[in-house]
Amino acid sequence: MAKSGPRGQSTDAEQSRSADTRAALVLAAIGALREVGFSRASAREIARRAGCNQALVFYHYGSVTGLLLAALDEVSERRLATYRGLVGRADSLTKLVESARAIFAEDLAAGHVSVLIEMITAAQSDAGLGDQVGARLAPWRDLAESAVREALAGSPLAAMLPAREVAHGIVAGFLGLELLANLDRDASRALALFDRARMLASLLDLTGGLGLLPRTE
Amino acid sequence: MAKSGPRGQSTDAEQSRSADTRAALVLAAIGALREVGFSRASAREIARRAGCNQALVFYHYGSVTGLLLAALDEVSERRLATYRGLVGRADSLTKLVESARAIFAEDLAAGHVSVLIEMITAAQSDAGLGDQVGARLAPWRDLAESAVREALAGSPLAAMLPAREVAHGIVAGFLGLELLANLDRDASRALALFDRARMLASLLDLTGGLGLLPRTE
DNA sequence: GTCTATACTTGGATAGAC
DNA sequence: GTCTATCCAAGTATAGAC
Repeated sequence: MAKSGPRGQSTDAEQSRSADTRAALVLAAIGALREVGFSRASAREIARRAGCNQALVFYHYGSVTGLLLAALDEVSERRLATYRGLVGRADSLTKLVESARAIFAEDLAAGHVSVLIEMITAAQSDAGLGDQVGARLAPWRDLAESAVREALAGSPLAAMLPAREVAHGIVAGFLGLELLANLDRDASRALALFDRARMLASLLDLTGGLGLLPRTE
Repeated sequence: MAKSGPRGQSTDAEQSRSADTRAALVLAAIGALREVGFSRASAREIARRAGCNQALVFYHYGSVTGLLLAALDEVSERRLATYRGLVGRADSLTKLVESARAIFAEDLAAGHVSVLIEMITAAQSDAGLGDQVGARLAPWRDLAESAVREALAGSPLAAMLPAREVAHGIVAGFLGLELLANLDRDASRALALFDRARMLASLLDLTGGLGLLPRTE
């Protein structure tokens, strides 16, 4: 962990209480980002949710932004741990799309990607934050890339669909679909799209790629 | 236009000056959304950019949010006018992807989609704003839909790719790619993806759809 | 219509008691 | 480590002079 408290010395009981406070603040920060957004995720708002004092945000994390980045770390780690297993088993395009659909639905319900999007958007107008958020996005991109690589292994499509490029598109697609689903308060359009993609994927899996069917005209 | 000023009576000169002020405020609001984001797009920040007094924001638009919505309207209208012509001429998947790439590049440079994303994100934590932003997003979705419809007209792919669903995916993809390109301060990944899509599109255009090529194993 | 001045609120951050 | 108290900066919004 990057942060272990501003001071070095403390008893076991104090350490434990400190750890509890820090955990509560991080959870509260995640909730605040999801429910009221970056612009209203103030130290006071977060402390109220955590049931502690506003000053502790600065004591433990130095600044509100510091705490919000810790919240993004937490979400990122939890999510990667859960999903690595899921996509590790996808050895075809069809299964990859099925995994993607499941992940999208769970993310939307849990609000994971909302947290990420809030931070990405906030970073647009703050170069320093941009680098930090970008670094925390890398593992998600890597996960998508290895999933694509695995799903395309041995398929003639691999030559036409470089994993890095496709992974970038997948991450972008997730972000955009989440943005729209939250705005509409309706995920059905996104889910329908996943279903459609699944159909096409199984077609590609069966035929082994794009065939060169002669025109029928 | 929805707003014509809080009062009814004024001389021509006053109307003209008022219109100038309103236009300056809208332009300044667009710039503020792009450069410092929703959370810092305050009445004072916008008025400073417009070279006028902070109180005029409230006089002309009632609230900061009212002005920001007017800014979104302006961007939406300008953008639609420009791009309707572009996609109207796309009668194949290849040309559709080419149009999409051109639009993406221009949007990114001009910051149009940044404005939209700022408002969408802000709307996540404000239900009232959500409806207003959603309504302003509809024309963009419609534009994408009619473009897809036109590009697929007469193609066997049309049956497999319903225009409404695909359009939703396209809008989501634009938003996500823009989000990532701004974060990375680098559009090359997105542009590479468009190039890849163009290649696949021309393949589909040539073969007339997904062929059922027998497996070679 | 536009300005100045101001009332009121909220937020970041720190000092110092406990 | 945690709290109370406080300072200061910035924001929304309105009243009233010009």
